[in-house]
Amino acid sequence: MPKSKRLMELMMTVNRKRRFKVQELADEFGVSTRTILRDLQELSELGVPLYSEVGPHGGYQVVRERVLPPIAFTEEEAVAMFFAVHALRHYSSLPFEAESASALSKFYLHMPGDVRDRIDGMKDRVDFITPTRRGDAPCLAILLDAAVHRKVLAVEYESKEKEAGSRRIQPVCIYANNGFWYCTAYCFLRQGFRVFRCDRIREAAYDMSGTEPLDLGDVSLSRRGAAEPREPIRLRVELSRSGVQRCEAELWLAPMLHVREDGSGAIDKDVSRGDIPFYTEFFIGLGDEAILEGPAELKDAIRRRLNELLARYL
Amino acid sequence: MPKSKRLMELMMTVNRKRRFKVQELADEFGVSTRTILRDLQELSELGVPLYSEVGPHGGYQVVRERVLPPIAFTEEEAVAMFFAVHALRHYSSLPFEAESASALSKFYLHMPGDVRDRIDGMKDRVDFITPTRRGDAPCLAILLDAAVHRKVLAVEYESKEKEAGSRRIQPVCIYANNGFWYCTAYCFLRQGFRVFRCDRIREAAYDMSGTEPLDLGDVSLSRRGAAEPREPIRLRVELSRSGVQRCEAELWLAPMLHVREDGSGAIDKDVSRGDIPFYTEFFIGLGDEAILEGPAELKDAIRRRLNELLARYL
DNA sequence: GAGTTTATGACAGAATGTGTCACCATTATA
DNA sequence: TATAATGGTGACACATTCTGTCATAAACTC
Repeated sequence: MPKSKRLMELMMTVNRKRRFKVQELADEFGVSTRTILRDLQELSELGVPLYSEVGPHGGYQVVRERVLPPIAFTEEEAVAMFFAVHALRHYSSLPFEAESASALSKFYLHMPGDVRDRIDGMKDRVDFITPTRRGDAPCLAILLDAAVHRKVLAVEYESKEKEAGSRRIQPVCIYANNGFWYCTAYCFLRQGFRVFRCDRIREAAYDMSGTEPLDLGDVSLSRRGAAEPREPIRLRVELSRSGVQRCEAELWLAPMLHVREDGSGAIDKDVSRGDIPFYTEFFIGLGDEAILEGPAELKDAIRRRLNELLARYL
Repeated sequence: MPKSKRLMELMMTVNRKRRFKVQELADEFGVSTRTILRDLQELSELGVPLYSEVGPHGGYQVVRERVLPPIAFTEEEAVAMFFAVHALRHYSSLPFEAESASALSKFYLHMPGDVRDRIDGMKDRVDFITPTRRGDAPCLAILLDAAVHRKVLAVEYESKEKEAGSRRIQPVCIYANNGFWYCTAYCFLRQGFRVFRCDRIREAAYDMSGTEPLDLGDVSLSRRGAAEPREPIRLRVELSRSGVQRCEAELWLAPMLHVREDGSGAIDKDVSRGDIPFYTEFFIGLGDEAILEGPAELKDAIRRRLNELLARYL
């Protein structure tokens, strides 16, 4: 086997078995231990972080982070990846440590000069914006780990209402939306699934009280939302052009929106009666851009609400 | 020079100069043409897409997309990059073609089995959510190109008010926010900078009328927003705990927010008089969570607005 | 047809890689 | 304290691979 190939395979092998002895590899590759030692030194020079200990039970280890076999990307792929990772800088917290920054600089440094120039030209001209929030979420990593390995966590959570309280949860998934990190989890306190905002989780630790984790195998990111409305009532609204554009920006509304040729639109869908307080606020916000045709119940609610507000501003 | 190093440098060189002749490289590396030929064949086998033509004016070319020198990432870096690129799938349009998908699969395929398992375990449990919108923006690539190379475009734009109209613009930058792509550009029609929503740009083509591009060198992403308020008036608001949380979610508001120990908060900042209509809507939306203390002008505006709305719902 | 350029094979000599051996250092454990 | 396990290094002869040279071919331009 040519040396170059052996080195590649050696790198793979070494990454797979994080601990190994020289003799082991020598047998595996059919070369002498001296050769393996020389090869390992070369790998080391190439950046694989090897560490060795002498003596019985000693041996080699791939220390810290393992290095993955090098991947060759095309220029376009590299550019796309660069900006994807670049977008992560908007997040003050990430479930991975600071690795995205190092990946970015690694990318940048490895590019031939002209590709680097191209990226430089684009860097100030393309962006994926995410609102930057103040509070960071220090416990993303542990939440993610718990979600992956089905562990129960004891957390201190500051909910909307209360100051702070401790509860046991079993995370299902975490996701970033609009600059905040959320974690859907089974809450043993409330006996059901809840969404927690991660920056309000003050502390998180693996639960030691022996609470049995649930089998949440089929619950995951893909199963959010989309419930049938309960106690349906008919919502009918006429929208101006601007009204349509403002509704399009509302994610939850977009699916029920009917847009006409001329840009105006309408909503005509069953919604839950329980959501009336929510719609009340929303249609007050839309102002002149929406003409509410029904239900009367919602109209009443809006009228009452407007009067209440008016009273506050006298 | 050891062969392995020569091959690496050869790959770089070959990628830099997309066209070259064997003799050229032989001189550059101080080896014979025969050796270079053998090396090029090896590069070829390693995946570099080389193409050669014999005869005068012939020579070698790197065909299709060039392959960048392989980069070795650590496991954590790779995972972070995987999810960064994974997040791009929420965008129906991107300024780069389908490269993010191929980058993703390349990543996935090159991972040793256990890292792949790790990613599989996390794939359904972490996400960066971006609202998915209907309209895609077909002209992102040309907008970006125009921004980078300072070109003037002739576009068909459907603005909020009008059906559609053609105008000449010179893009400055493009950015994705909340699921929409926007393009800030100098508009030769309006003689000033405007923000265009890219999915409303029906058509875009390089301008042929000979409009002279402007030198927008110093205008870029970094200089958005942050203007001093004109005609400042003092905005003073008292916020409940929930009020604070809702304000934190508003990007433009977060910097002026003062949060107290107990979770409640206040706003006390100069704002532009011209923004009163905007604040009117906003504080109506906040309802009971905010107590507006001033200015009187804004209170009046809110009262008037509430009365108008009430009239619509009688 | 003359000139340019890639393509391939053969082979000797040069360069590099490999195995063996000798020896050292460190450490766990009997 | 002795012993065995383990990595680390240098020297040197031997093996293998790599490289240059040469011959030859084929494709193409002018």
